[in-house]
Amino acid sequence: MLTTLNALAEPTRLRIVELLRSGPRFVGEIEKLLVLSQPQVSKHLRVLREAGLVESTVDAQRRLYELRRQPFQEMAAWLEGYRRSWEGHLDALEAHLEQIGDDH
Amino acid sequence: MLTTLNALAEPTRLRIVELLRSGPRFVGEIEKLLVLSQPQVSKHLRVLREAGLVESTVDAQRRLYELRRQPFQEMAAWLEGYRRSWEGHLDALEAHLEQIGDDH
DNA sequence: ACCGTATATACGTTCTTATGTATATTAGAT
DNA sequence: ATCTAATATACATAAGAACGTATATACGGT
Repeated sequence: MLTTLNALAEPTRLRIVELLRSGPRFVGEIEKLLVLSQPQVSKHLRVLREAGLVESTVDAQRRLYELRRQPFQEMAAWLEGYRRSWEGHLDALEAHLEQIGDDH
Repeated sequence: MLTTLNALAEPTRLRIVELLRSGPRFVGEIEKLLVLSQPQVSKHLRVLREAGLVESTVDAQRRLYELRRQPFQEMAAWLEGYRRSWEGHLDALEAHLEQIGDDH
């Protein structure tokens, strides 16, 4: 979870991810559409790749990058845990009192 | 979204958030349970507070911190957009082709 | 009024990370 | 074989953020 969050918590990388949401892109496309330097794109894609957020396929000299579903599903599942903590109708204060015991 | 992700993308802060998932806590409780220095806790709580992830209520000299629902709901909604991109049955490649036009 | 407790802030230092520039690598075309 | 296009990497630099130590602030109890 941390590596996923970390990869997304950078403005340029989040922009790249949001762009890839519309479909796979070549490095050069990302570079032009987001007005970034080429090494900048490659570097960020590397971080995203190592975090498992994107994967690339080779097409001649070009590489097509696309999002991977898994980390997004995992984030959703993680958030689901928080949602349940709340929709369980005990609000945060009640949960706290419950946790430290009734005798308080 | 960026500020939320940024606040969560730090190991100590994520630990604090995960702890608060079980209910509100005083600063001193967080300090002891997670074995952190007091200023460290205050600083991270400030970041979380300014990102809207937690809010505090005063109890004498102590401050009770608890999670706010909104940013988590927003993250879930954001992820929902990704899920729809995929469950819409066009896989990533199809979406790409669709985007650049049928005449390709 | 004074003291202790709880939390926040200031400041300096260190570490991490993003960026730019230059260069390496890989593949296709000629 | 050479040249060009596309992408990745290396290295130096700069900017941001986390941490520790010290100090300030606020509040209750005595």
